[in-house]
Amino acid sequence: MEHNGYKVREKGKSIVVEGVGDFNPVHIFECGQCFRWVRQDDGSYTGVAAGRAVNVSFLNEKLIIQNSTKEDFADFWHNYFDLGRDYSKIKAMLSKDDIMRKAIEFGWGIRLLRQDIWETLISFIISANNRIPMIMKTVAAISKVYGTRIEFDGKDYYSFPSAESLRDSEIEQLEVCRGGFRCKYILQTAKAVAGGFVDLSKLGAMSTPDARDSLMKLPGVGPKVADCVLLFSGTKHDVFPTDVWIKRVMEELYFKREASMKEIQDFAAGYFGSLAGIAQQYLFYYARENKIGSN
DNA sequence: TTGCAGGGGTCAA
DNA sequence: TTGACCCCTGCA
Repeated sequence: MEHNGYKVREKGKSIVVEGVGDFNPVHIFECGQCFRWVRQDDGSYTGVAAGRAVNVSFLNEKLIIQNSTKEDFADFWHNYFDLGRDYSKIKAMLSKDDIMRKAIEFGWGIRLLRQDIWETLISFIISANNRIPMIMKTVAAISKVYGTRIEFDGKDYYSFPSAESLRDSEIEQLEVCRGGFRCKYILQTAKAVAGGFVDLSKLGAMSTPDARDSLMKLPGVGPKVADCVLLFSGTKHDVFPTDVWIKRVMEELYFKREASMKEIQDFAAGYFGSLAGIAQQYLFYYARENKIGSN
């Protein structure tokens, strides 16, 4: 495993990691890639990933993960936070113009999480024509109804349920989670994944266009959702999820005119290449936080 | 207080 | 290519 020169030590039930760079919990958890991390009063974030409930903070150049161990860190969190990747190098490569330099300066601590692809798939089906607080509520509700309870710090958290757990649900029960018209897509997708119609674990070995097409066979998954699933699960980094925010920022800052989805995607592929997805996150966070393009 | 537009897209016609 | 769509929030 690549180590990147950081040092991990245990301190009670927490681990403290020194030497991690390019890491800012606010940037990471609020750049739109995840829906399971909740900001606490002290600025830290508590969340659930792969059945683990932890609290994450970054203070005095130290990454602190409460409710973890060195083994757990090596086995899971290192990969989850993409710590084997040198973001300083990536940022230098992406700093091709003033727009990207500004966006990177603004969201300097973004890292692309490597989230469970099944959870990412359902989360982004829910994201269609929806708002972030609502998406978070629905994902939390699904976890509470169908997932497994995890106790942490005197509170109850819930793992995200497997496809098998969701497959046998009645649509009425799923609708309790307030997913609206997306509930039928969730149920059908759970049946398709649990039944092996689409093997999510095989997407990484496929070409990006093939992986995209495979995901788009699933109900509720169009081009934007497919790209988000590939990017935020760490499966493919050369996609450029193009939602309304990205469309606005690209039109306003790069094209200086209206542009079609295809034009934007083609431009991103040519200009950012294999790092297009990471560029997208810096641009998205910059655009949304600064309301660029919203009149 | 009530009413209405619109949101990190997708689907169907 | 265009409108409907669950649900909720913000704002007349």
